[in-house]
Amino acid sequence: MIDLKAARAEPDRLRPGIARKGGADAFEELLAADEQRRELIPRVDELRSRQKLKGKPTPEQVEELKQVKEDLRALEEQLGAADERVDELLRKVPNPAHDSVPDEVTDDAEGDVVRIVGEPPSIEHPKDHLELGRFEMERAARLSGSRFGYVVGDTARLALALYRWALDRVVAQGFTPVLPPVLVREEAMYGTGFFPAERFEIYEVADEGLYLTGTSEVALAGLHMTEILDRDELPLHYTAFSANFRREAGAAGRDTRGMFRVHQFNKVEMFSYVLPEESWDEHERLLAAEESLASELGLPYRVVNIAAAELSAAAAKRYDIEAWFPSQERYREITSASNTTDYQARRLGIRYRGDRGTEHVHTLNGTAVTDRWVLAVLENFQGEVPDVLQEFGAPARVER
RNA sequence: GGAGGGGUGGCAGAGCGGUCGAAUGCGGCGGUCUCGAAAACCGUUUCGGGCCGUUAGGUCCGACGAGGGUUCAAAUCCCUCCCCCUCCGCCA
Repeated sequence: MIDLKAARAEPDRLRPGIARKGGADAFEELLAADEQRRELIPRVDELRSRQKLKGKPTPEQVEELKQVKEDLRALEEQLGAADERVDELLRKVPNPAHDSVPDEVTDDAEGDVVRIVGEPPSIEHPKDHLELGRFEMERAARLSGSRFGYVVGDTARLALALYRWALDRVVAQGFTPVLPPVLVREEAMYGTGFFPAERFEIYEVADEGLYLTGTSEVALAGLHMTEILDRDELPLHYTAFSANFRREAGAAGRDTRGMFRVHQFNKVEMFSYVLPEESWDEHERLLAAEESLASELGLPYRVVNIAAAELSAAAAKRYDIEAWFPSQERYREITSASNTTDYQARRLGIRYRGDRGTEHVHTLNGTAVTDRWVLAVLENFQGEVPDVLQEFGAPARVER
């Protein structure tokens, strides 16, 4: 969530960035609700202080105190309602977009294309991933429904090598490897900003009050929730490997062929906790780490600075890397790196002890690799496997 | 799944209706001592919110796992939920 004190003190500074993400109305309602709440607080505080006594009261005092209790009951009810209203709106107001975030979605990208690296290969009649790898879509549909797939044989070896390779590279850069839970409680979903905005995307486990995470970002952000870290513990870098689950409720009819967009996929994720003044540098570092992975494999890609309207509630800025997919003859997202500044940290209560008391840390997340990288490798090299991946157990060539 | 025990400040741990935001120890910070350090000694040290103040800070309110309730008054009593530990059972 945003900083309510800052919103109150200098609303004009926050207004544009929030409006660009479509939160203008919620923000104005929040300011009004906050004002109402602050009108009630001193009245409640005053009554409460009258309620406080040292030692036993006289019978007359008891009568008076009973009256205070009555007055307080009514006022506290109002304050409770005001608190709830503020909380509800605070959950709705998005993290303002950073000044460097573009407004426009250009013709074929979700934002500004920052750079294009590598050449799309010229392949005559390129085969798509279903023709190159072994995925077992129909059998998976029989088992689990549409948008599920088995990854089998050489293709599975390629996928596993990819995860291990990416993990290795990222760990070498100081990220601590983690195997996280993928079922989490509601508060973790709120804390990371996926609720309420993207609730429709999340699988719920009935009767347990648990949710399947769509990304291990949730578990990695939740790792330190409610903690006050020491300044010299920062920065903290984690990388997780996990399965991820998405309902793809808003994607009806899109990418229905093959493994491109499925309900369950694997991902190696990077996550950083940093000092506020360092988060923009860290964001660039995450992007650089992603680019070095794509480059090492030799994937042709481009970097997109995502437009404000396309950003999640939590992200102040996001870069996607899109790899070239020969069968689709276009660039498609394979990574995403977001700076959520203090938005998640504030909701999750993650702070550090600074020079001026406690402050919220900044958190960032970025993709290392996902199953989509398997498709990108298959399609760009038409079944041949880059040497580096063979060192991690992949076959030299994927046979179906 | 069954039976017990427990959740209090950075950590350990007392308190079990008003004098408790909370003893004590450890840790942290500042100081004395010292050529310097250790030890010892002295002081200090939870978090959030409202208001006042340019700042330093002051002041009031809230928080003892979470949420309800009883009471003039709850860390302390009652209820619900969550979490942790021990033993038994089951199990990858």
